[in-house]
Order: sequence, then C-alpha cells, then structure tokens
Amino acid sequence: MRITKQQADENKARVVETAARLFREKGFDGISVAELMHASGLTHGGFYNHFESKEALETAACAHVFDKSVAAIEAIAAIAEPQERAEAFEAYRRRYVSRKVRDYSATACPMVAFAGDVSRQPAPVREEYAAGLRRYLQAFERASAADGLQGEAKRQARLRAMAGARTLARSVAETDPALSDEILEAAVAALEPAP
Amino acid sequence: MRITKQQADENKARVVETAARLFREKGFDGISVAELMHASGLTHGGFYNHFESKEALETAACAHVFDKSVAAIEAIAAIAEPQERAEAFEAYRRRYVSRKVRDYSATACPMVAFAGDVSRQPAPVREEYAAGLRRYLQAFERASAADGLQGEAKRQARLRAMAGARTLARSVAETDPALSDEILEAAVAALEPAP
DNA sequence: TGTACATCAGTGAACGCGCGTTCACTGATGTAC
DNA sequence: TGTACATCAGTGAACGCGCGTTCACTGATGTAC
Repeated sequence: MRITKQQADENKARVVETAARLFREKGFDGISVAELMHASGLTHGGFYNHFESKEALETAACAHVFDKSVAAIEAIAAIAEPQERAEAFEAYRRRYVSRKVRDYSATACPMVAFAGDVSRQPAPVREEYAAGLRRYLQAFERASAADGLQGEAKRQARLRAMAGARTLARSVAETDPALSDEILEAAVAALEPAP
Repeated sequence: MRITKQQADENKARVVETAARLFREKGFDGISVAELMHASGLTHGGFYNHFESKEALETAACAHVFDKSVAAIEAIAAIAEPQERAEAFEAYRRRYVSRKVRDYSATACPMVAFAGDVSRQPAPVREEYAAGLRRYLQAFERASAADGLQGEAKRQARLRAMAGARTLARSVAETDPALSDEILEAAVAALEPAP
C-alpha cells in the first residue's frame, strides 16, 4: 500500500485542514483521532506516521488557523488607498459579528473557538495559541490604527467587544437563537462606521 | 452507615458547591464524578443517590453559579442612593477585569467559565446556561441603566468588552502572563468612570 | 418509652465503553545494482 | 533500462486506561408497634 511521497504530504496537509475545521467545531477533546482520520479519508492507524501525538496535531491546527486569520487582517491593513482600506476593515468587523459567520463554527475565529478549551490543554498547545493570539492582536491593532480610530485603549475595546459578542452569541446559538441574535444585533449597532 | 437526613442534604449541597467551583476551574469534562465526590469528602458510589447523572449535576451547578452572579449585580442595582449605586457598579466592573479575579478561576463569572464548553454539552445543561445568561444580561442592563450610561447598545458593548477581556486574558493566563495582563490593563483603561 | 425491623446514604469493586496509542502486516514506491 | 529488494504510508486488530454508571453490601437512622 505504499504511496507517493507527494500523496503522503497531501494526506498530512489534509489531516491538518480537517483538524482545523473540526477542532473549532467540536473542541480539542470533542473529536477523536479515529474520527479525524476518517473525516480525512484515512484510517486511524496511520495517524502516528505523521504526528507524534494528538497534542502535536492540536498544535499544528492551532497555528494553521491563526495563520489564516492573521493573513486576512494583514491583507486589509496592507491596502494602500485609505478610503478603500477603511471600508474593507469595517466590512471585516461587520462580518465578524454576523449570523452567517456564527453559524459556520467550523470556520470560526481561533480566539473564540479555542479560548475556553486552550487553558486546559498541554503546554505546547497553549504556547501555540498564545503566540497566535499575540500575532492576531498586533495585526488587528495595525489595521485598526490604519482605519483612523484614535486611542489604543479604544481600539482594543472594539476588538474585545467583538470577541465577547461572538463568544456569547455562539454559546447559546443552538439553545436560544433569539438571545444569540440579540447579542449580535447589539454588537452591530455598536460598530462605529469608518470615518 | 445510614446518616441523618439533614446530613445527607448537606452532603448534596456540598457536592453542588464543589462542582460549581471545579467545573469553572477545569470545565465540565475536565473533572470526573469520582474526583468531584472525593473533593466533597465522599466516595464516588454514592453520587447516584443524589443525582440522576453527571449531566444533572452540571445543570444544577450551572444554575447555582448564575444564581450567585445575578444576585451580586441585583444587589448593586437595588442600592437606592444614586451616587453610591454608581460607585458600587463601577467597583464591580473594575473587579471584573482585575488580575485577582482572573487568577481565581474557581470563582469565575459563569459567562466566561462556561461559554466555550456549554455548546457541546447535552441540551438540559445548555438550556440552564441560556436561562442563566438571560438573567445575567437583564440584571446587568438594569444596573447599567441605573448607573446613568445612555444607550442600550453602548451598555451592552460595555458588557461584551468586559466578558471578551476576561475570556482572552484567561486563555493565556498561564502561558503568557504578560499578554494576559496587557489585555486586562487595556480593559481597565477603557472603563468609563461613573458620572 | 423500648424493641424489632425496614430504609437508604454511603462504600468500593466491577461493568462496558470510547479513547489515545501500539503493533504486525500489506504492498506499491523508491533505490541499488 | 530492467531486476531485486528495502522502505514506509496505510490498514485494522489489539492494548491499557479512565470514564460514567451499576451493584451487592453495610450499618446507623427512622418507623411501626
């Protein structure tokens, strides 16, 4: 059953992508190695050909998710034309607290998806998360400053309010959708438009 | 080994208190029935004399924690003298984002402690959480309005920013205390003083 | 009030189950000649 | 280029372990007389 080296690399990458999706949806402890492997089209026995442990995959998935989130914000901060940049950033913030994004928890922001879980995970996972969070906060701060909002405290409050809204909205999304919607709507109402 | 009815009731109450503490600290799935019973000074076999299942204890603990949190805010909202009330409320908000409170995760706010876990728990636990969150938001809104801050959207943004700060600060507390402190300090800086 | 017995909170061994991980095996790929 | 063999990604059964839950048992409490 030996396969091409390239095929094997693709399989590993696919497992990380699948894990990035399912860990966000169900939590690190909410999905088993066997389930992850089957969701990636493989059987569980081969897992340890690619990863030293489940913890190693958690670390890799965490880094992967933050990479994508940070890249998305940096792309906005990098827009040269100020008006266009401000509009893209406002659209980003509006999308962040939209129902659509809340309902696809598989693509959730890593801050929201992992925050509760991560402090109970082994140290390497926690460290990857902390490093990712730092990168994310810095990228957000850059985009936020470029957006023209004055005062770092105010800019950080904006981020915290967004993250708080998503966390709370998600926690009751299945059980009390009306309350969940209310929380998001209040968050949208509180968005200051781009200047 | 039969004991007094009163003694048995006290034992049950103690298990709920212990669970309220340890579920917040380690998550619903982070502590076993046996550990909970031993932490309450009992052995695990007797658990099912008091609770139908672990899930039933989770529900009871969730309600218990929200009861206490809501009572704390309502006590503030009930203060008659406006100046005194506003000061008490500001002190509450300041305490909420303090390092001291962050470092005692066993007494954490239920919104922060349970938000990540709860959406993966069985329906009764989720429902108890949703009901508790509703009560908490309403109590906070009452206290916030009595504090004199204008605009419901603004008042809710304040709550979300507080919860977001605590969630993020907690998630990196062990791994990156400096970042965790930064997040809390930014939250303190963003607190509008009572009028 | 005193006696006889049923009750039931608590105990600790045992259960089945799912988990992360290991292992012997397979067979196409990659390599040495 | 063709052949012989070593490599190793993938397979699925099996492992030990901790979990939630069950159970037979204990013995002081509560109750019926």
